[in-house]
Amino acid sequence: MKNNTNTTRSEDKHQRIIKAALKVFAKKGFYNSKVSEIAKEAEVADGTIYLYFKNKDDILISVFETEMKTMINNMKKELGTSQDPIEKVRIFAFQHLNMITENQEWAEVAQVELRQSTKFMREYVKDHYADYLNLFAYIVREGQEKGVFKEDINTGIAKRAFFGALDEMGRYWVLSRSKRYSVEESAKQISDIFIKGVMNQ
Amino acid sequence: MKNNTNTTRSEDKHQRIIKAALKVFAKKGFYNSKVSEIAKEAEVADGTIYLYFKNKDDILISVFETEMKTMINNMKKELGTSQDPIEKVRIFAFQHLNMITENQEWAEVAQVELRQSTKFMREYVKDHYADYLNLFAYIVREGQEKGVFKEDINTGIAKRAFFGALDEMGRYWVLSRSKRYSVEESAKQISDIFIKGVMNQ
Amino acid sequence: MKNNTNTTRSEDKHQRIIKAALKVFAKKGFYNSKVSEIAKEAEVADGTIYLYFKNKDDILISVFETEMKTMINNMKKELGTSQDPIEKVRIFAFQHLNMITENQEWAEVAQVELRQSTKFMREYVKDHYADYLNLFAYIVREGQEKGVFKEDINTGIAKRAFFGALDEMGRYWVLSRSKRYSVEESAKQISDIFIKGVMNQ
Amino acid sequence: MKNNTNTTRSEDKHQRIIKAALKVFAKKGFYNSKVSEIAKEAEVADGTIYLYFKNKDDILISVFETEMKTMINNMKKELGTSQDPIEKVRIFAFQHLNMITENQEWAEVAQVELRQSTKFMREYVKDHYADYLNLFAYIVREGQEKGVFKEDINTGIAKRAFFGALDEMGRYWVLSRSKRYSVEESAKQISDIFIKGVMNQ
DNA sequence: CATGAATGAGTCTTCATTCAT
DNA sequence: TATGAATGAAGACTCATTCAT
Repeated sequence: MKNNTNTTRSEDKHQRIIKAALKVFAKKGFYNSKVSEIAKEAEVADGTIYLYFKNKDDILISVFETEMKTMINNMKKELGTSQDPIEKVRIFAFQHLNMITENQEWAEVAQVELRQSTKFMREYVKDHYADYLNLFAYIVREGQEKGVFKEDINTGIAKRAFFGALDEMGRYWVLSRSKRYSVEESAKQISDIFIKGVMNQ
Repeated sequence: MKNNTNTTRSEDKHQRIIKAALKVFAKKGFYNSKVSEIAKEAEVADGTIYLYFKNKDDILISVFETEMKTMINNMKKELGTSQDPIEKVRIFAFQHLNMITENQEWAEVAQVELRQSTKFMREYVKDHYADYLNLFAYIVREGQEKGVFKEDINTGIAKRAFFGALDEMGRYWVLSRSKRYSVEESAKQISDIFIKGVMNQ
Repeated sequence: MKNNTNTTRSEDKHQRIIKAALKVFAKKGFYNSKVSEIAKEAEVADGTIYLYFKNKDDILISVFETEMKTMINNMKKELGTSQDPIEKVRIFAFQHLNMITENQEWAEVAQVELRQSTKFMREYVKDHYADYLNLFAYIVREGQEKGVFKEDINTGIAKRAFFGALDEMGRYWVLSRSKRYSVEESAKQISDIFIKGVMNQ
Repeated sequence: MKNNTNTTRSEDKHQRIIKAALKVFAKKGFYNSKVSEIAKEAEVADGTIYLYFKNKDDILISVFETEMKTMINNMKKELGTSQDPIEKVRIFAFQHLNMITENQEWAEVAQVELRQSTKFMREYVKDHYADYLNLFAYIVREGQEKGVFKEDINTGIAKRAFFGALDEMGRYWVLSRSKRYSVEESAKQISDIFIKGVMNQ
């Protein structure tokens, strides 16, 4: 009766396929991944994929939405631990970079695959990214309201700039497979520059 | 004399194909572009492509190298107009964003296609990007040497952060096709934050 | 008592599937019909189909045999109402054309699907069609014996010719979905021509 | 310079594929024929098929149109040899049955495949068949105008009846692979019945 | 150098059939 | 008997690349 783990077969497979797809996409890239590879990785038959997903694109979309939700929820939770805008900036930076290094597969896919998506994919990507970026926009606005951040900072630009700064570090780690610059140091430098850059005085 | 136009026929076609490829890649994406489409756009026969390029990947590499060289040269020229590190930061920001909006096709390809490149492509991309990023690293180091920028700024992180901040704006314009936030304003905001963020005092 | 309705559950389902299959085949054609569609139409599970039929071909065969038996029985009953060969020719014509227009679904399948049957299907089709055609051959022979039809009429040819003449009208109705030429008029014209054509003098 | 035979490569292949398709369709049926089988039979690569035909359906349509045109032209030529409606009826019967036995492959396809065609195929089939059937309708009308055939014969019904009568014989030969009833005898019986059936007096 | 017809390997997707429950 | 999730074989079609002219 402890049916907490009573996920149906279906949910199991759905998750298994998404997980397998993430792995395969990260390794080979979307266009070079075969559906049959994903099936093999998920230990299901090729046809089974199509019981859970409309087509190959749909798998990518699902991977994206699943991971993006986790990302947003985790970030919200972390940001909830502080009331200080300055502290929140540091948390955002660390959390984002940390996520990238801890979930290399997703980072790889997010950095690489989602950006070359076809037109209709863009819609999915855009909206979820917007949600994520706005978590940071709120911090900036909050800082402005509290009078710690300069009024003339445009949040629309600032959120993209800060996110871009972090993300480029992630891209560096992902693409070069380098381990130079620790998460801690990178997060500190970037948030320090930003905070000093936007603070009143 | 008149040697300006003394490019051989071959060079003509080579360029024509690269130009056509840039256009097609920008519109459809690398994997959804057909070699025959590029050939048509370049007004050559399909087979002719293979007299100038080893394969489809090779076309993308050539497009990349051609555009990247132009990008680097233009940036160098612009940066040469000033001696002041602070001014140079502003120039870099404006020049990069301006390039993105003025060469939409290339921006589209750079933002999107190059990042989903296969393993061997990464090498090409990495090296050229490094050259470009280092143009900015020099500025930071120069600023530190002149004592205007803080010593504890890590140039390896700073160059990526600044470039990433700019590039994310470009990605926004490319992906969302939005025209919000002018080049001037975006460049000013981002360089202002950065400059204030890294300056001594 | 009340044994009329004493069909077992099984027989119910068997019939339900055949009926559903007829409907689906008529609408989509055999090769474009999915077993799952038939199951849905019959309101049974996909797997249930295979408790009653060996495979998809077997369903078509069953549909065919079921309908063909009905067709033959009905025709026999109608022909039994007369002793006159000439009258029987008219009855056959009217009854056949009437059946086609009243059982459009079956007509569609009979006209179209059964003729593209695979080798082994042909056997089933051939034998049952032979039974049906022979109902007409009897009429002709009877007419010859009674001296009203010419002796030199080859019944093997005549039965096919007459049936073909009628059937082509049916095909026209089915394929063109036209309503031109009423059943009555068509039956009259075709039987008139045939009767005059085969009568002594 | 005797370039009569100077058909281009293309025309050669186009014809070769059609011929091969006719053979394969006749043997296996449309749905059981693989494009690769047709390619093999035509001695071209699979992909080559798609240089000449949009898809598998398109091959069937082309086969149909090619053969149907030949059929109509041949029939016209034969009918042109006589001025007598009665004689023309006999010619039509003989020519049609003869065609069926001489071009078994086409007969097989025409009898079987074309009738199970999908909706859009029906259009093609209907129009060409109409042309063919009308060749016979003209004969009947001509007979009526000359006063040899009864005025009250409906040509719309008569043409279908006569064609259907002949075609059913063809179907018999095709489906049963029987050789009973010669072309001559069948043609004679069927046209005799019809002529006697529709003649004035 | 240039052409473009021909190639054929490669992959997504469908769907009849099975089988554990 | 009944279910329907799972299977996996099969095939139409695409498109990068070649090569005879």
